[in-house]
Amino acid sequence: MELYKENQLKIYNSLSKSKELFVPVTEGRVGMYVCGPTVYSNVHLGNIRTFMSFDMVFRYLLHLGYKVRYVRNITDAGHLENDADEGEDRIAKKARLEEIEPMEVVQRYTVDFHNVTTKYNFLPPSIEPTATGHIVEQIEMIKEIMEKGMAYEVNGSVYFDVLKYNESSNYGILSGRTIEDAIHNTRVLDGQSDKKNPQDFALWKKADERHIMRWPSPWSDGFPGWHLECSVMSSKYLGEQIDIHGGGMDLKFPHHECEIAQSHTCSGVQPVNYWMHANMLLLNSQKMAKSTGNYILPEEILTGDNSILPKAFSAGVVRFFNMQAHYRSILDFSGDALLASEKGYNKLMEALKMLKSVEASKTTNDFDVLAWKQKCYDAMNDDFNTPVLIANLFEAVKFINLLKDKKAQISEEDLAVLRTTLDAFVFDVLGLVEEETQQGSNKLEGVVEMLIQMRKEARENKDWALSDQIRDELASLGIQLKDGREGTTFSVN
RNA sequence: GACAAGGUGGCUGAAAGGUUAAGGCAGCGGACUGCAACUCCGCUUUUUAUGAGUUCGAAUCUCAUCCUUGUCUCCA
Repeated sequence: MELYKENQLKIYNSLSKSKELFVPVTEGRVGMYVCGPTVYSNVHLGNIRTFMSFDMVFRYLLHLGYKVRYVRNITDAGHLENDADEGEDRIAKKARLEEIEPMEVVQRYTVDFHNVTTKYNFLPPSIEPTATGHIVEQIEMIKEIMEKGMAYEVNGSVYFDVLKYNESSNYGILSGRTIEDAIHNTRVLDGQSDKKNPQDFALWKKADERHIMRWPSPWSDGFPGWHLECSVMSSKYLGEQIDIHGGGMDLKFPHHECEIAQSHTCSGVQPVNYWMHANMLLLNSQKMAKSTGNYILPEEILTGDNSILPKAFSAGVVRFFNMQAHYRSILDFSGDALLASEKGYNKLMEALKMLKSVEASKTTNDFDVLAWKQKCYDAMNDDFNTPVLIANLFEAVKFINLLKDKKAQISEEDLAVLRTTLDAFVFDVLGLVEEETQQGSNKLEGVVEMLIQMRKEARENKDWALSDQIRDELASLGIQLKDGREGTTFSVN
């Protein structure tokens, strides 16, 4: 029997602001859409937290036995800029500055994004559609919205008529904003005089002569509005009603609100059953911003090539750090926090290795494996509560250490359950990876073994100076010697 | 200004009305060690931003104040 049949998964729905029992449209199948990155620069660390959260969601759904179609788009058509370059596409702007083709920028940063997701052990989505690959469908959707009378054309651009939509539907259903609020609190921007109302948003923008990225349409040579691609691609690949739609908290308004308006206009139904929003990531208790230098790239964490963190951290540690917080909480990223996570992560991994060599006894004492397993599922079923899951995992760690010291026993049956459950949660669900025991090449190993032997002899002669010299100099090369009862081992950092 | 999410120990971060407020890190003590490091065991800390209210009972509900973060038309 599939695990989902015996697990009551609850998901916090941003739409209802409450936890709801998860019931997919089609039994056993889940359609999930997550707003992907804009590939006009390196992927932001905050994006990584969001995508990592949904990677975990994806993984848990798979673990429960659902057949999941996970769609995460690539925004490569670019966005309008809001400042002096009104009407200019971000990607086009970047391209001009760097004197390369727009699609060259897109290609470069798409590759960068995929490199990062691979290094951080993300499962690839089922479909990763691009906005530029769906211009035709976007034009078709604009036509449909116009036919329904919810959009109008001005000077080659098409805008969504928010006020009209709000007469029969609820614009603000997700964000809690009302049209009245919007009217009173909208900045007046230059160059948007084409709109009937400042709340209206663009479905199609006519490109000016400087704009490089452009496509023909019934209205003008131009480009689609930003919100449109997600409506188009989610309905194309997942249908009119999708189970889960995710994204960062900052996309709730206007992006997701506009998506609802567009899709609802076309289909007449609520397009998304469960809206999930991942919270923001702070860096040293401050928001991340390139301008202030409070900024770090996902890549720089791994290499240690940055001025924010004391050292390099592995992707596994970063993942563990992220999973120690709930996805709906603001998380504060810092060197201290990562150092703490690294220790905890190593402790967990060490215990897992230990478990491999544990031998079963006739009975289990001091640990109820089945009850513990249930607690792990309960945590995940409660809106993907990974921090509580991890707290539970450490209960098992403690028990494993007792087993290692022969202070506790475990039956064969329980041992099998413990192993499969830990493997499932640690590797399949949390997506943590066993650090490669990078003992280096055989040659390095031989050299280090030789030094260990020399040190052993020195120690036997009570030549502490030589013994410590070998230890310290190896340590400064990143090779740590570990003296144990059964001799000395080493690890490469 | 409006809307949204928050403010929990030295740090990080769970718990969302009910006996002792998870877990990780740090700290302290111990085992191991030539001394350390690594590893393991044990222990310690918070009364939950502030003030008031509701309740038999509140971190959890209400109100006010202060503070943080996000959004406000195209940045996850």
